[in-house]
Amino acid sequence: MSDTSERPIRVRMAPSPTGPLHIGTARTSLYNFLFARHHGGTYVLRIEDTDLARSTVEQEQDIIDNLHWLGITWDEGPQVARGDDIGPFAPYRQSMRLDLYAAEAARLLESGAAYHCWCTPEELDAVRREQESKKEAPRYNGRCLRLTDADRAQFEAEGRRPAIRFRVPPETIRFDDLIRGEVEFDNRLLGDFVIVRADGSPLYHFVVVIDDEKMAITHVIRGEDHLSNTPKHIALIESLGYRQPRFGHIPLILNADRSKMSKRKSQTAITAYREQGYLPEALVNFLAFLGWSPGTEEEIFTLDELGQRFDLSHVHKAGAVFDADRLDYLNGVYIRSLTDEQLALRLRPFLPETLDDEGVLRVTPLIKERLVRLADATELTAFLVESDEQVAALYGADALVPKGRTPADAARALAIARDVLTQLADGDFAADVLEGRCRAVAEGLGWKPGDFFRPLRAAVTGRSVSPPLFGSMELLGRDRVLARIDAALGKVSAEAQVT
RNA sequence: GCCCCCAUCGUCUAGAGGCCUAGGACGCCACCCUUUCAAGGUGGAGAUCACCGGUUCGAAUCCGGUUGGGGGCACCA
Repeated sequence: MSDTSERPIRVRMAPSPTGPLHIGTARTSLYNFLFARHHGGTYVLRIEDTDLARSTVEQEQDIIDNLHWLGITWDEGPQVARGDDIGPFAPYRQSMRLDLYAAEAARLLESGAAYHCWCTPEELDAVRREQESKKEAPRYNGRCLRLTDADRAQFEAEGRRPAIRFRVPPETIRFDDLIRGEVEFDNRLLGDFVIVRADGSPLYHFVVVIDDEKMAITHVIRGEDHLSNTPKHIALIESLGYRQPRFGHIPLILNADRSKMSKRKSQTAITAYREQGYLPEALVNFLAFLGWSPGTEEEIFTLDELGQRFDLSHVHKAGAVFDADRLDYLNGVYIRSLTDEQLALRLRPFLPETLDDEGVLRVTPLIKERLVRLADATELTAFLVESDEQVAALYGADALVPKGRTPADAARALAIARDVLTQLADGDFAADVLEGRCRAVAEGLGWKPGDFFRPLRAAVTGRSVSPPLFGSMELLGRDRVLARIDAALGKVSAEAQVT
């Protein structure tokens, strides 16, 4: 039945621009991409924009941009939204292939495999509700199949436009799924479904089958949510006289409650992850392992390595919960694996423009180990761009007083630190020198270093948690550090007066 | 309701009849390192392999059933 063995391997991803690139679509795209890479096949991108009402160019652009961002590239298909399509089967946008679908619909009509249906949405709705109330399967009752010529003439006269329904052959469909093995389905349970709307636009189940044939797709790798739709597609393939591709249904990505991952319960837009500073390498690595593993205990892979290792036989059957904690961990791993120069480049968009490139490169090593997402850099480096007044407003006098000490003690400590730092030459205002001097101050005071560093950190950064203190001070520069210590001194002195 | 698919630590997974008194990773806990937070190191808790029956000398692995979960049944894709 299927003749894929002799045909060169061709797979496709078929996103619908009815929303931004979805995590699930990205993962399905990745699996197709890896499959093509692994077998030296051709990878096609086809835009499924038959739902004109919900499709937009912006969303198409989002899909293309983010696929590129992930490193997923295709051999055929649109390279940019509304741009020129590349490949022998162009165009690759369904909205530009309408004549083809119309011709195939006409063929089906002519052979009697499809028929016109004049039922209105309201009528269909009424039938469906009645079936549901009687606990019957909600499917088309075949009314328009039994119409007389007079009935048809009557509808025409009323100005009603017919949709086209596929007459589902009463047969049992069997196919050998690449991932699930033998699957059997009785198509008698199916109602005749609409393949062309009353307005003449074709529907998904119809166009997907036509395009997969015309684009010579040999392997259809898609989400498990399409498993139950496959018998429809096979019936259509047979009626149209097409070659049957191999089907492989990959497990779904799930919300924490194990339902199909949705916008409602999870963050599903790739753009959102990108904006938060997830690295495409991390996302790809993470997504690849949602439903697949190389069969070993290795778990960090580049896209190229995944292409070498990926095979359908190791794809799981059960759905996989999207574990954000694990993604965070992987993102950290990838961030830390970058050189400072590489990281600085990626950090640039997440840091204020007032920080110059030199500044970005200098903070990078200070925050590298602390980043889960690139966007975390904003908060981690805020103390650098905030004014001395803003920093001072972030903490109270109590943050300057170590346990067991009085505000007066704290004031004395800060005053000493101020003097010591003032004496430092500009060239000596460096992390290691600063640390040495500050330790000496603590020692002279008879304080534990930590008890002295804590207030100093509050004064300098306004926070109890910050990048390494002395590196931060070096970056800030002597003048600003001294100004902040002065502000702290004012605060704690006022406190000392009160008490 | 009907049909289809699925089932190993909380999560992602290793496992393809004896290598499994079930391995790794994330998360969690403890300790170490340490100027905070991280990162790193070490150790720990955590799965009677959903349940019941069968096949077999032997089953997490094969078969059947049960239960549970998910998906599909649109003039959405």
